[in-house]
Amino acid sequence: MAKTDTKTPRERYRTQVRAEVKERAWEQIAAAGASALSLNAIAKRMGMSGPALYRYFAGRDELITELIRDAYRSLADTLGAASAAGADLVGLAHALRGWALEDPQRYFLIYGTPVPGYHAPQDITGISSEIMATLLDASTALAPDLPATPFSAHLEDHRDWAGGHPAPPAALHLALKFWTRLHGVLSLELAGQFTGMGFDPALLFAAELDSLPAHRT
Amino acid sequence: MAKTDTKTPRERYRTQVRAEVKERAWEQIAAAGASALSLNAIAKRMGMSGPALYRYFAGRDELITELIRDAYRSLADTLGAASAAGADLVGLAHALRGWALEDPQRYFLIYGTPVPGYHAPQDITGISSEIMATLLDASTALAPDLPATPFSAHLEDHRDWAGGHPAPPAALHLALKFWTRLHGVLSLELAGQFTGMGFDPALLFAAELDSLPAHRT
DNA sequence: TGTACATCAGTGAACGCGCGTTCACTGATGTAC
DNA sequence: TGTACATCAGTGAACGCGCGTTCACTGATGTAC
Repeated sequence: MAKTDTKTPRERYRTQVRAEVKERAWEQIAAAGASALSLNAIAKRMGMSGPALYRYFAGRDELITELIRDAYRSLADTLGAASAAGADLVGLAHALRGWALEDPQRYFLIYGTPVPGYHAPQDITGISSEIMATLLDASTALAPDLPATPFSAHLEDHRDWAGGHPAPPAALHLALKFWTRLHGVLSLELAGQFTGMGFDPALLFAAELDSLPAHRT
Repeated sequence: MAKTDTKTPRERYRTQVRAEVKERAWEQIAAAGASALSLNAIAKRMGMSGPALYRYFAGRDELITELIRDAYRSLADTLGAASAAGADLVGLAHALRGWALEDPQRYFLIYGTPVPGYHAPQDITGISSEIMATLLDASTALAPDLPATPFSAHLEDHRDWAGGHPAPPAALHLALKFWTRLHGVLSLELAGQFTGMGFDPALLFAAELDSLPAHRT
């Protein structure tokens, strides 16, 4: 009915090249950090000239924004898939850790040191809420057993960030604890702060996971 | 007796200029992140030409290394002073938070996203151990009451990082929890991840502090 | 099926920029007699 | 106190580099009749 329900060869080619640009970009970020990302260097690695990339991206900023978006999307999908497969909070935690270890710099692109000027575009906030919703679902599933805490009382009055999610206050607190505690261990591990200390970071991660009250009782 | 026990005017001047260079460097880092630090820009702000700075620093790398060293030194001194003033773990936590809020980018220079290539010089490891020792002291003071945990058993066999500190295993675990949990909340807060969420980050920080078992009983 | 035209990928030259760093030099400050 | 010399801070020009980005152009691919 529509003229072309399927992609034309040119469209196919475009998306293919865009994908390769991003791949090379991730390689470069993994090798030298996000601040070292350069369009010209990517083009050179692809065997083409710098200006050619402007057919595919409006500029360096658009590429970076897209990479950030993809990173969020990937994490949201990973957690979403785990959740759909029946994972509880513990399962989500391991999915998160696996995802982070897969590409530390990708993790840091989302949760690492912010660039003072930069502000993420609107639609990324949406993916972020999606991730939070997955966390809140899993937290709520464990929360009924949990007693209220002083902080959860505060959260009851400040729950806008939950975006209307019907999680009880203790679950809100639990989701935040999940986020901050696992990020604490993970980010230090990925940053190499535990290197040479001797203990097993995986066990520390597991211990923090155990510490989440929901898993204690 | 010695020719000059006190500094000569030239030496005084040198250290003064070095200090100003660092000040401007911190301003620049605060404004645009550590990766944007430029010797030429610093020189311009000081009203002198770029090459002049090579009288004071061997190059950009040396300056950055020195800034990192100073950041560690500053944190170690802050925690050391709190400890000397009788602060317990809770006191140290507030000292840490205060120090971090004072200059978020300084915090991130130490604990933020690592640059894939960079390795800190030896003497910084020393300051790092000093910080850890302060933490272990305060943890040990609270630890006797603490039961052993599965992870503390693991730590008993991997305690080299404690540098011979006589902390009991539970205290080792407590010190690590202190580090990772507070870093988890702090780094997300400083990165602006809580912005717009509505709750008070200080209360979340306090809640995490309460969660450290030593403070529970 | 074949021709005329439009679309679009990619090139190479060019612009302006700021970077780190080196080098020969000037001029002021300190030191030795 | 004064002169001769050494030390050192800072300058300005220069080098080579890579960056993001614009622009006019070539050549291949797709589209319309």
